[in-house]
Amino acid sequence: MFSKACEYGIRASIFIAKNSYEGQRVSPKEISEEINSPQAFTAKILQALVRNHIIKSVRGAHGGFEIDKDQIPLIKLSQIVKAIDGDAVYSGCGLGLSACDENHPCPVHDKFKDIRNGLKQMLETTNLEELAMDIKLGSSFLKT
Amino acid sequence: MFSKACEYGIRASIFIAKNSYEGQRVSPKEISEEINSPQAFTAKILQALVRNHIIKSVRGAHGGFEIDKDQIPLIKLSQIVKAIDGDAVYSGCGLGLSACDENHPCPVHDKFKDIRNGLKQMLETTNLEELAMDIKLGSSFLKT
DNA sequence: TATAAATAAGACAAATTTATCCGAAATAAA
DNA sequence: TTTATTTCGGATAAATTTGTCTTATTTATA
Repeated sequence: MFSKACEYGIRASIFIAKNSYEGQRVSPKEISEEINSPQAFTAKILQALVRNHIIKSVRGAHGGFEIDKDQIPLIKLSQIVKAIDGDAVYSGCGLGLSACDENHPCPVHDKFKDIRNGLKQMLETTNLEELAMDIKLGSSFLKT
Repeated sequence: MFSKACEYGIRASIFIAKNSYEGQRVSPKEISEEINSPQAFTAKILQALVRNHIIKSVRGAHGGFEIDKDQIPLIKLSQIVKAIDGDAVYSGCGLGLSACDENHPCPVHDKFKDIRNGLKQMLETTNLEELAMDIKLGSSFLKT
């Protein structure tokens, strides 16, 4: 469904959000340990999220990654997915046709549209706040 | 969503089904031309479908690929996807956790379950007959 | 039985994704 | 201003997926 990079990016964002609520900046090392991901690769993905203004980075001593508390409820999963995987999930044809639309549909165009719309809806109505809260409450997990 | 191999596999199966209704066996060359896919790679995928008893191959002169007419309505998309991509689409965690279930859910476990169930339902209720018919009627397309 | 026409199978190559490494740049604090 | 700490960015490597090529095997037919 999503690339590894995107999976790491979402998990990292949730962890950063949780820590930001507690006023803590976190490093790529902490993040990759907590979400069980390769550190250097995760750092790369974090940079993409910074460039897309989804998370903030602070360089130098006592630096790290964080998200403005008041931004956390406003950040939707869809933004993270778009920043890392682009909009293939949104616009791509289920059977890989380069030109597939209502006028020239692939054989599963309509059936896929429903699935895709459901996914889209889910990604656009899920924000970092609720996901971070579940982690904090121990009702969901970021690794193993 | 699916791998390239799986996309080619589904498109190829639909084309073979359509031709089987017309009593025609088809070659990898014809198939790849009609579905716009790399020939040798497509041939590889066809072999996997043969091994999984989804399509039939006949070697030698006047050979080619076909599907028993009476099997076409019974072959579901889910079988093709499973034969090529395995059951990652069915069982994999949306965020890539190796152990993710009701007792130890990832942050989007429940939300993903709905999407996945929708996809599953669609794949299990869509058969090759309806897809081949749409192609035959010109209401859907296998390339560009 | 010889030949031509097909699929089967495995080795190999290219492209993409995933992952690592290292030096540069920035920042806080001594 | 120096030093320690930290992110940034680019080069590189490993793994996976996608794609090609060549030879073997099978089969119909002359």
